Parts: sequence; C-alpha cells; structure tokens
Amino acid sequence: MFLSRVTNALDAKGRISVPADFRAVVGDGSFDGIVVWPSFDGAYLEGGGISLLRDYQALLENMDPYDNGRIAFERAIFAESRRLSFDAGGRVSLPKELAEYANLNGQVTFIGLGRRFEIWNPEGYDVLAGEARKVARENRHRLRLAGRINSTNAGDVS
Amino acid sequence: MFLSRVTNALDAKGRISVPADFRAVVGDGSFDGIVVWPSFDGAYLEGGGISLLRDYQALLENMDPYDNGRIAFERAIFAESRRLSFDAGGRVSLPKELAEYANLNGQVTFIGLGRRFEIWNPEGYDVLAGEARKVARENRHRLRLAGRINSTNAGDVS
DNA sequence: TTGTATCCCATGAATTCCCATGCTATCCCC
DNA sequence: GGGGATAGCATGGGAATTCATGGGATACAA
Repeated sequence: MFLSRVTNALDAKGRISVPADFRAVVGDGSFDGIVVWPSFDGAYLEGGGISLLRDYQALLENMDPYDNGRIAFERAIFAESRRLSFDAGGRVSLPKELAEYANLNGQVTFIGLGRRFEIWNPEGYDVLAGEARKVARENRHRLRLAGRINSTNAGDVS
Repeated sequence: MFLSRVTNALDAKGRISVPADFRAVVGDGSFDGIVVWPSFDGAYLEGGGISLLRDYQALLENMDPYDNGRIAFERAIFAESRRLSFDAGGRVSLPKELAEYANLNGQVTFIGLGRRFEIWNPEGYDVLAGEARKVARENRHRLRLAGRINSTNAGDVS
C-alpha cells in the first residue's frame, strides 16, 4: 500500500530515488521496479507496481473489446507507460518526455494513494494538497466505516 | 479496540512509546506498527493500525473514481499518512512535520477512540475533554444499543 | 566521436537497532 | 495480609545500518 508524500531530487542524469517505503511495496518477483505513465487528468505522472497494471488489464478485459472507453484506456495507459527498473541504490531514471509532461526539474514529489501513486512537481502539488484538505473536511461526514452494533467484535481491527 | 487516554514522553530523537494496550491491537502480521496522519479537522493527529487504512481504502474504492470527495480523502489521508513501525521497546519515531502540525513537544496524549485513535498536545486535549463530556450529556438519550436484547454476550468487551 | 543509458562505488546524514536503567504493577510465598 | 521477587513497560543513549545522492567508469547507439 503506497502511503505518504515524499520529495526527492531529480539529478542531472534524470535519476530519482524512489522512496524506500514504495520500493518495499512493489516487489513482485518478476520485475524489480515501477511502472509510470502520464496522467490523462493533468500535468502529473501516475504509477504503481507491475501488479497494478495486471489489475488494470483484468479490469479492461472484462469490458467489450470494441468499447471506445476500453480502447482509449489501453492506449492512454498501456501504450504510454514505461517500465522503470531500480538501480543498486533504489533509483530509476525517468525518460525525458515524462519529465517534461509533468514539468519536473530539480525536485519531484511522490504521492502515495494506496494502490497507486502519483509523481508531481512539488509546487504544483502543494496547492492541490491544500484544496484536498478543504474538500475532505467539507465531506468528512461521508467517511463512515459501517458499524456492526451486535457483533461480538464490533470495532475489532485485529 | 483502542481505549483510554495515555500521556507519554516525546524524546529528543522524536520517539514516543505507543501505549502497550494500543500495540496489542494493531498486530496484523504484515506490518508491526501504526499509521498516523494529520487530522483535516484540527491541530492533532489521527491514527490506527494498517487494517484501518485498508478499511478506508475499501470504503473509498466503492465511491466513484472521480468523485471529488473520494479524491480529496485519498489525498488528505493516504498521501499525508506515515507508516511508523515499532522499535524493540514499542516506540515509534514521529516525523518532525507531524509533531509540528499538532504542536507536540515533550509530552503527547494518545486518545483511544475504538477503531482509531488520536494524538494530541496534552493541554490542547484537556479543554476538549471537558466539552465532550458536556455534549455527551446533552445527547445521552441517543446512546441506545439497538437490536438483540437477549444477546448471550452483551457487555463483552473483547 | 558524441551523446545516452547503465552499472559501480563513495559519502554524509538520518534513521533504526540494540542494550541498559528505573519504575510500577503483578504474582507468589510465607 | 505483608513483603519480596518477577515481569512488563516507559525511557535514555550509543552504535550500526539504511537511505538519498553525487560522481566516475563502462557499454551501446546514433
């Protein structure tokens, strides 16, 4: 599970240290690295472990083969994504076109969002984080974990 | 289940002993520690076991992917939360930015709230505790356990 | 050759691990 | 019931490890 927000350096060679917590999540045996693609919702990158792509694949394969949405997702995610493997120090080298797409230079911020993560220009994300906090506060009544009053272990999270 | 109010020391290295009662609750096999994030409702921290985050994830994944509330929750909780693992003595080290957010220094108070807990500056919480007692008294008629009157294990606090 | 990508090694800082200590609550035996 | 032993817990400090990051060397392609 990807959690937390971490800002790391993008060096002159185009390398970024992937946060150690993130590295611990993506291990899947077959491929030691991350998969990253440009978001179709804004100037930032989306990414995850190879298993995330497999989940998307399973999801799309349940859609009609000639569904316009399915084809578009395949083109926007699979075709645009890059497989970035870790070097010995846990870094990946980010292709230039992805860095340009997301306006990355000097510093980049990894945003953990559970099953996936995003990569942002730090300043770009700061304004968004403030808005998200405000909207979350306005919607906080919706964050309700369903209760089971009569259960013998209601609330037990073990 | 997180219960009781406990005040522990925050040492010079940023470490806090998590109350032993709390530690006994969070064990989940995969991760031995707690997850903590800044509340979007005030100057204190919220936390729980990794399973609490999984419950939130399940809740959010049932919402529309581009629901504004969902995205805001993901950014306000997942992206802001930190995974804090226990050392041999049952302590975690609290990142500086979280300590600053909640005005923590010297002493911190853990507030058990059932499925989750909060971390407060002790003085900050004292005023709130008094108010909570008053509001609880005003709402006391609402504290009604519905359902099985003949439950064989009524009052079980496991 | 020149630029680009990959691998390897070095380094400082931050974090984590490990061991030691005092206190408190609990247990057990007399 | 009293008193001592014992175990669990909170806390302090030093050592060892991990982590992020920089730079050089090597392989490959244009």
